Amino acid sequence: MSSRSARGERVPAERLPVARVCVDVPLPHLDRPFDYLVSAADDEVAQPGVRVKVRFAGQLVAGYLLERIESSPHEGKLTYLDKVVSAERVLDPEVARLARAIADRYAGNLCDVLRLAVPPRHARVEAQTAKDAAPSDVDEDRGGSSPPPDTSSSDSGWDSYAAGPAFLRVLEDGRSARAVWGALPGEDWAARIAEAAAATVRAGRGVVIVVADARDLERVDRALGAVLGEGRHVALSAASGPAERYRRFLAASRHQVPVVVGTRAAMWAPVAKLGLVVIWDDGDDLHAEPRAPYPHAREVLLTRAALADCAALVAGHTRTGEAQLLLETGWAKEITATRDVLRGRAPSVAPTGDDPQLARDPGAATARLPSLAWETARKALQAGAPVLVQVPRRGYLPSVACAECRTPARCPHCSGPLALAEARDVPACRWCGRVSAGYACPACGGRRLRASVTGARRTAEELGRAFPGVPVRTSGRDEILDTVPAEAAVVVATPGAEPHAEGGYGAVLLLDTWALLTRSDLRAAEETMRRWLNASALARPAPDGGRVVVVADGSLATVQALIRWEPGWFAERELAERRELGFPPAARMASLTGKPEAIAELLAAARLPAGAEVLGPVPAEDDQERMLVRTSRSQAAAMAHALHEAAAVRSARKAALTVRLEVDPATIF
DNA sequence: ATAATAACGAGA
DNA sequence: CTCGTTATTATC
Repeated sequence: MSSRSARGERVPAERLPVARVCVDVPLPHLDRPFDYLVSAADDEVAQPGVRVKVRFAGQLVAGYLLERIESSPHEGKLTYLDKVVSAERVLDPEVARLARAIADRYAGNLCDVLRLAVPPRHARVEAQTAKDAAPSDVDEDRGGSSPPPDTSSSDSGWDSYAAGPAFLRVLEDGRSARAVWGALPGEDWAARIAEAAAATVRAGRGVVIVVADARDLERVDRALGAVLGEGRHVALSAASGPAERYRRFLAASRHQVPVVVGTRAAMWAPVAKLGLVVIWDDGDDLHAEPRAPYPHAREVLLTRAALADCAALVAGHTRTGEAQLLLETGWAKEITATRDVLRGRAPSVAPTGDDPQLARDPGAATARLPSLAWETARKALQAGAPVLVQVPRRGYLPSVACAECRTPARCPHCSGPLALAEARDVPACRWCGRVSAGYACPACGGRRLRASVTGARRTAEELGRAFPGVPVRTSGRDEILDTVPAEAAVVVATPGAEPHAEGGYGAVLLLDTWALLTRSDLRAAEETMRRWLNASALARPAPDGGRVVVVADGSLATVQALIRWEPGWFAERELAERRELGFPPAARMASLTGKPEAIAELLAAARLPAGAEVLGPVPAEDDQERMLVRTSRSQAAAMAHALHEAAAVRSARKAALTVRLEVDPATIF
């Protein structure tokens, strides 16, 4: 395996003696392959995709062998690969192409993307499992997987959706369709995804499924086991630890399993003959990678589908602006239930004002529970059904609103949103940072502000008093309940931590919604919609008594969309509005964060496409600032290229001050 | 990080 | 003009 023969004795391999290597050096101006000689001794193992060590600028660095070529265009003399770390081809060619495309899209470096795409090596795992895999089996299995037990797709749950059966048929035929799927409330979505995966596998193609968190992962994992049988898939997540994680990655990489499901990092999983990529709940912010170049799982999977020419399924109870754009551009087709199917499955939803007067209603035993909410919960409990109460997370800093009239509090200087910093009682502007000590509401003159969210535990205590004798349970960040039995109980949960109830909840109460709705974020409305729909989807259908009460003004579009269960209508509106304002995904944005002079330097070097707008600056943490660059979607690639190139100029000059470059930044203001 | 190379400056 | 030292720059 090692090339270390006597020094100076090395001779180049006879065929394809040059290796193109991506070195693990995260500098933008070095973001290109470098050529090395392959010694005759390394000829066998030095295959595309293996990890290598090379001497680069005097030091030994890690890298990946991208390809073997006949001769190098490089003028100078080539040095030999220092060594081939292992013969394991961990970088699949399809993934390598994807990684390059994603680096380009996000103005990042290939080596940064590869750090996300290939898990750290675990030598012992590699050695142990190499024995288990009979080499002939592995090669037989490359792509051509033996068909799993034929579970006919004709009577599947996809029949409830107009275009559902057709989509499965396309997968079964090994063709590529792209769809945005709005799952029905109460849908066993994990089972539907497993069915789609099985159909793809029957066509002899592979599947990659990405979910947001460990709980969703477990559901899909179980569903896949039920549909595909033993050993046909692996679940990838950080939770399983480095050794186990690498073992499973190798199972996929060696094409021993046709289906991979996992959280974010699984979007890079190599599988043979990729036929389908799936993302569930693409609006969940866990799908955004927090490490450079900050790619989003949805974008990675869609790019992957385009490059590999495979099917794609963007799924969730809600529909994001990005998914709506896929439909409007005709890139994907809609899979939605008809209105009459929906009527039989959706809970009935009623709004109730969040007026402080209402809260003093004598029927409500707690000040935070309007009487309709209390009434609805009481009825469900009496019928022996569990009740879900969704409250926003504590520490989730909403913008501040007037305590009397609920008008969002805005900065008197710049109209930015006011917020209360942790453990502070004086509101400060999130845009300009000015403190507003003597704030008075412009609408009603009120001087009191409302901001802090009552935590799940406090809410649970209050509700315990409101419904004496009923068990109250909480599910939140530190302790997440998976399921609750079908019996009278109050379950207080924060968004994303709602347990499933056997048979569904009799009632779902959405409380403290003003905290979600008054957020200053561009995605506040969309995120609110997502959280409401995800919680409401756990309720029983209206014909079985399922009720949802949302404590918010019924005239709001978000509330209307929930009442009518029309995530599509909402997404359409949302996208139209963003188009109007020139916000993503209608336009493409990039943010530059750093010291003002560093940002100025980068922008001066950037040859931005015509029509690019530069917005800002906005103050950011520790005397840094933030600028935004905006272009049309058609100019997005040119903008990313220009910014990467400008970053390369600065890194080549060894510029001391760094600028954080983010394409599609998670937050805009 | 380091090595090759360009630039520079002092003394023959 | 050469030699030795120091910035510069490219990194196969």
